[in-house]
Amino acid sequence: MPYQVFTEKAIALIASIPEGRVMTYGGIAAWCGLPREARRVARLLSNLSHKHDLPWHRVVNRLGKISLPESGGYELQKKLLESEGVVFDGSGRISLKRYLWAPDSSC
DNA sequence: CCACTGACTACTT
DNA sequence: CAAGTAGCCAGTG
Repeated sequence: MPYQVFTEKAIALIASIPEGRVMTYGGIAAWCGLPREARRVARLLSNLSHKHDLPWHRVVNRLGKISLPESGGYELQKKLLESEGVVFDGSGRISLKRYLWAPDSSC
């Protein structure tokens, strides 16, 4: 799968995440056929979130934690998720068991 | 072209 | 899933 195709798919997938749900970097990459490309998903968000109006805040790491540093938008993401009904525990973590989401249609 | 870096993950303590 | 280590891949200088 060409790089650009993956990029388009990943963007579409992220854009399709419903409110109150989250996905992991690796999960997005894997769903698009490239399980090792978690970092590429991260890079996409970093590069395109300001252009594509994507719900980047619905993407967290595999532990259900926000990967951004406090100086990089951590608080913003947390607020956005909380405003959608996502609850954080004492460690700034969310329950992937409850909030992790996967699309039902194929790619 | 080589080395470093990063919104990551998997495997071991 | 806490902390350390290694693998991955593309962007950057």
